[in-house]
Amino acid sequence: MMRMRKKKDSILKCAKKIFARKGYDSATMDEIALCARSNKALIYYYFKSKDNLFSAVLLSAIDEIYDYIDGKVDDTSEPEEALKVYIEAFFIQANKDDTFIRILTREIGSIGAHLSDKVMGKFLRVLGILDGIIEKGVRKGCFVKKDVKIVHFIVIGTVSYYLCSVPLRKRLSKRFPNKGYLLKELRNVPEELFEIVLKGLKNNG
Amino acid sequence: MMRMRKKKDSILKCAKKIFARKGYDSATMDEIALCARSNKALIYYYFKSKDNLFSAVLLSAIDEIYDYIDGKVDDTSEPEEALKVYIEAFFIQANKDDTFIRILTREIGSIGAHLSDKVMGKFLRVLGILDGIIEKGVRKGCFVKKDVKIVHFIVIGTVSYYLCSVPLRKRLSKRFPNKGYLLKELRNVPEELFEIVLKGLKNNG
Amino acid sequence: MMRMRKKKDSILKCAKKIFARKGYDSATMDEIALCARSNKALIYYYFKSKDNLFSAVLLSAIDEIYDYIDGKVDDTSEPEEALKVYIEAFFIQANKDDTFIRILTREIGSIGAHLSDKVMGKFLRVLGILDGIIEKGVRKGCFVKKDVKIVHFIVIGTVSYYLCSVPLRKRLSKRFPNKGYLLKELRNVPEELFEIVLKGLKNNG
Amino acid sequence: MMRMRKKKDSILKCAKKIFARKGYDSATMDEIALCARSNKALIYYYFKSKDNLFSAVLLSAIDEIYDYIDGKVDDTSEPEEALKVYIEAFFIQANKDDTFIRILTREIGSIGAHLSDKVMGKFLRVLGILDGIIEKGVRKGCFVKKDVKIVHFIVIGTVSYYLCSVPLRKRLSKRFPNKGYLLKELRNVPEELFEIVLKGLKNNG
DNA sequence: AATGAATGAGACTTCATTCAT
DNA sequence: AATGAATGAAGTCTCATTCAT
Repeated sequence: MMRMRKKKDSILKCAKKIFARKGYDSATMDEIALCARSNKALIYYYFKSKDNLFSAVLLSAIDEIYDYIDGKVDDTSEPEEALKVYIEAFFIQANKDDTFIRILTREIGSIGAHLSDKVMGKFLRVLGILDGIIEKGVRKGCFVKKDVKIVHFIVIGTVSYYLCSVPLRKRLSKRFPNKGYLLKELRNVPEELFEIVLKGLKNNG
Repeated sequence: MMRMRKKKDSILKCAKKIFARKGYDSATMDEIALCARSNKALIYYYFKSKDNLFSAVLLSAIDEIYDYIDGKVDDTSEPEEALKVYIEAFFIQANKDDTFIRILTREIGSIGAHLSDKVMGKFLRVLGILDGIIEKGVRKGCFVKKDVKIVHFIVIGTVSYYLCSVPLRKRLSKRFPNKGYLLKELRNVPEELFEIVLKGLKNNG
Repeated sequence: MMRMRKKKDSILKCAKKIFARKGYDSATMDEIALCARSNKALIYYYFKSKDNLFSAVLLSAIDEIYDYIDGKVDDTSEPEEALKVYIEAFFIQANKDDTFIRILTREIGSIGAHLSDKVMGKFLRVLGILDGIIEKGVRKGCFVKKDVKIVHFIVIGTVSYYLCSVPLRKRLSKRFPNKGYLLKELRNVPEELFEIVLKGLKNNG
Repeated sequence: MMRMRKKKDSILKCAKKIFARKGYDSATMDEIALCARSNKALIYYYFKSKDNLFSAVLLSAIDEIYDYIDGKVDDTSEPEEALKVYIEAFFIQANKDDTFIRILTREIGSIGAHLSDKVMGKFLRVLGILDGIIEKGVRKGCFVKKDVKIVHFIVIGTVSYYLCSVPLRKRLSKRFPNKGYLLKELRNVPEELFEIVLKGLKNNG
């Protein structure tokens, strides 16, 4: 009773790791079973299908990131402050566990073939928080009135691209040491990003 | 003579389309052969392996985008102007043919498992142009001195994320019509992006 | 006390239904457990194996049909009357519960791979009654002397084929409405069958 | 070129044998490939799926039986003669190659889950010939007017049951030698069957 | 009596690749 | 240059069965 679902959790955890690393198609159930030291059939016992397992992984990853951001962003705070917090929270959480952004990035590259409605719905909630912040800022007059929807793409796109590309950049620096300056890790990415975006949004005069 | 290699070109074109849409793993040689109305063995005759075909596709896609951008960006122009041209060129070309950004996006999600050295080298050239512009701007004093490498991630990340997600956003609008405001297509993406980035970079002291 | 083994009975009943509908190989223990609202392991607790469960189902189905026919056919009656009763009883019982003829039909198609000795022995008893009737008729002189064993095949074969094909004929009528006349349900099948067989057997000289 | 499709034919032949012996579910692609000395993937190359292979087998088996019967039955002959020929032809052909009746028998037991529309359509043609004969007989007055559709079930049911049960009866005789008299092979089955049916149908008034 | 968890074998199917012509 | 045939490895999934409680 105490160790109930130990294996189930282990499967989910391994699936998360492997799906994040390889994507839906390249990940194999064999590999996941091996990693979880479980029988392959047990995965089907708990999750019914690869699709389902993938959804379960994504849902839990989205929930995690949503809960984290939602916990950090204070509804009552000023839009500027809230935007800063959102960017930081999104970055920190995605940096800690890249499952969500990796899968999202790849799925977006693939027209989202494997994203279920449920997953997409939850994903929209994560974006919704950011959207709420910007809208509030525009209403309150602290942000420019222009089409600010692009901020969403800047924030998510930049953070995803930056974090996902870490391993690739490492590989590149080794192969092309003379181009290392192009590939260095950056400091304070969320802060820098926030500053640029804020300047761009600010209604200065 | 001119029309020689008609089949080879057709294969390359189809491979491009299918790899872009589905990614390396999900694309199958059968599908490519079918689309190119060619025999599967012929693909091997011309390209030796799937890996090789994928590289050929990527190389040609990168070459295209590089040539286009390189043709637009004038070395002698001011950094501000050059940045604007770069963003526009990258956007327009990627919008016309999403092969490169789709594959790039997915590969970045996957730690770049399928990117050969040759492909990565060429990719660095595309980034190099942008880097040159920024560096020049910093040297000339028109851009802030702070760590401006992030601009690269903002430009590539935002454009890729925006363009790649078009089909997904369409699907989402259908499934979640009440959230359509979150998903609308934007106007003048390159212009908006440029303005925000420029404001952020500008040395307005 | 009476209600003891409620679950066991439920399992047997569901197994009967499912084996009849799908046959040995296509029926799954999962499906049976689901239908019986029981745990799969419980089936093994009661019946030891799929084979065993199948045998149990068959034995009970045969017993039912045997008891029914045996109860109707009167040893003392005339062969003609007895034959009529046999056909009717066989038909009525098989029509009420097609488990036996469905499984029999399929097993005969498959060389009887799943029929245990015990099952086959009981099956012979069902046939034995019919055989006894015919033999008595021949002995008494009311039936032709020729090789009348074929009557057995006519009776069992016709009834099985007619009853088992009911669902298929329904499907066919929907797909091929213009051939409906070929597929209509018949009235008084046992009576018609009896008349033809009797005419054929009768010693009318 | 001369030995083109040798393997394809071999696959079809083996599939026929194995499907006939074991039925759709119990037959495995591995077994078929082994028997045909072919690679399993080759079966899919030619037939796309197990379902398809099964249909191909059935279609060819039905065609064979249809062509044989159609070749024997003469449209111009008297209904009585035609009926005799039909029964004989059906019996002889089914005796030579039991693929069709075995599969049919089992599928009828299983509600015809694996029978495609095309297969069912062809099967109706085989029955159609018999139906035509009887109808003509009724029209011409040589057969009784009563519902004679049952003749179809008698003919097909009896022959199928008799022929399919041959191996089972053999097994039974070994296990139950004292009941051998019940299980002996019959002589002149088609003739006996014809005589009984004819008597039953004849308009002897 | 009853159950959730676990397993190994095997089924269908796909796919990149090669061979012979 | 071009093609149909052939292959081996691997992938997803199912299923009868057993174990521990």
